[in-house]
Amino acid sequence: MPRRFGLSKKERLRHPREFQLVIRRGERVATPHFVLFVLKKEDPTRRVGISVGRKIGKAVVRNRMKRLLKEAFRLNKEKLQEGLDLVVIVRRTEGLEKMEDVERELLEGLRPWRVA
RNA sequence: UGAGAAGGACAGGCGGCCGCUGGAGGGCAGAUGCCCUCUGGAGGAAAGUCCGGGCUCCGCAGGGCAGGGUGCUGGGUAAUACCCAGUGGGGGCGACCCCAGGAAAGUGCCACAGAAAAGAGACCGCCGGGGGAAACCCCGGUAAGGGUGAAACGGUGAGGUAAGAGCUCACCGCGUCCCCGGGUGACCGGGGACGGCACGGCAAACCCCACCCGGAGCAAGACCGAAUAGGAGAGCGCUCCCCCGGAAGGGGGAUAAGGGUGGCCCGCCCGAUGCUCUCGGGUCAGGUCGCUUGAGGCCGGGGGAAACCCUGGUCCCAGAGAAAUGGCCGCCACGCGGGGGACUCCCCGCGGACAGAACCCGGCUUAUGUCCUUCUCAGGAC
RNA sequence: CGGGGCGUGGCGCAGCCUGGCAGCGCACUUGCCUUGGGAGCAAGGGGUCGCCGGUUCAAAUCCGGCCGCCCCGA
Repeated sequence: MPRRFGLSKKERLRHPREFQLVIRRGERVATPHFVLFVLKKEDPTRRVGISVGRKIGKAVVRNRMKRLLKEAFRLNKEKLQEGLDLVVIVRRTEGLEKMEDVERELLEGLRPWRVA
């Protein structure tokens, strides 16, 4: 029985090559605050990588954004199809203080890959 | 009560569920893994990277020049530009705060204004003499007065004089030197001699003096594995000696070209089918270690005026790597707003700053919420 | 981690080393010229010199400390 809500290193993109691959080959979807890249692949895991550039804010702001996005992915990954890599690039953070805001916007952007 | 001055403390708490990550133990698989339990998991600034060290490497870092830094005195320290205590000067009614080598080594600068901006001089003026009818002009003396400026070559009084002037004198101020006393010292107190005053400001201008500084930085550095290439061009140099050996050859030494030693010079070191430069190609932002026990925290005892030091006991207290410390909820405190009820209670809503470790420490600086202590001044009441 | 540069009218820049007046081009306003516009000519307005302290009689300039932007090297 695999964990349903965990998010270990296995489910995260950890190398620049993986980020580059998803961004170059994946499908691109833009939302008000994010740019999402999704790449289908063979093995059934769902992995995520989050990128918050230096222009977004100070370290506290960037870390906060990453944590909220990680949490949103962790709680909702079961709703997605199997076998895909996701990269989230944060464009700006204005008006995104609450967890529920992040969750809603992420799910909205990932609508095409949700399980029926 | 208001306005201030100095210093200190904390960084909401408890619980539940879902997660992340380091360590220990156990289980499954036994090949990298997976699961369970216990336990640890951001800061006072983790920040800026402005100083100082530790640590690591660099062909041990020696001398001189250059360069950079610091700058009252004494102490503390691994070290400092930091800290403590003191000295002198300045600011403030005060609590307190701020500043700090040398301008009688040299060079330079001091706009405008002003006669003159640093060792020279005189615009107006004052005085004397001469000329002229007069206005005034010429020569000489003078630096008290006027005016300018941020700054004008001591101040007051008296004598003196044609008018004046430290020109002379008294007092005050100033400088240099000497003596006595106190202090480790910066310096302080007292006395004397000399100088009529020659010593304007700026060294965050060049500079002088004293002291300090080798260079890089955990992407340091060590190990393991994988991959690519054993390339092209240019420059310089291809010498001598010794040992082993029958020889092929091997070993050692001295040099050359050239290179290294932060820059330059010396010195030192490396250096023979060699060295250097350029081009081209390749390489994983691979893994493990470094990596957290340290000038360490806490509780005592002792020394010291303090910073701090000595000493006994006790504790182990973050170690990631697209980078862990998060999300949701409840309750209790706290603040603010509103309402009810009324004299200290209930309900609802909102809010909790600055900010996230990246090799580790000691400081500095900057950002920031709340609370506390001591002190000063002003007003009022008793 | 280490190093360098920039910040001055609306825009692009000089002035900073060697302290004293903030200047140049474009743009803007007004007038002339033109039938009108452009061009040209002549006048004119506009700057907390990124911010806060300090040195100095005097700071865009010198010295500290902050802030923002940009660029290198490992």
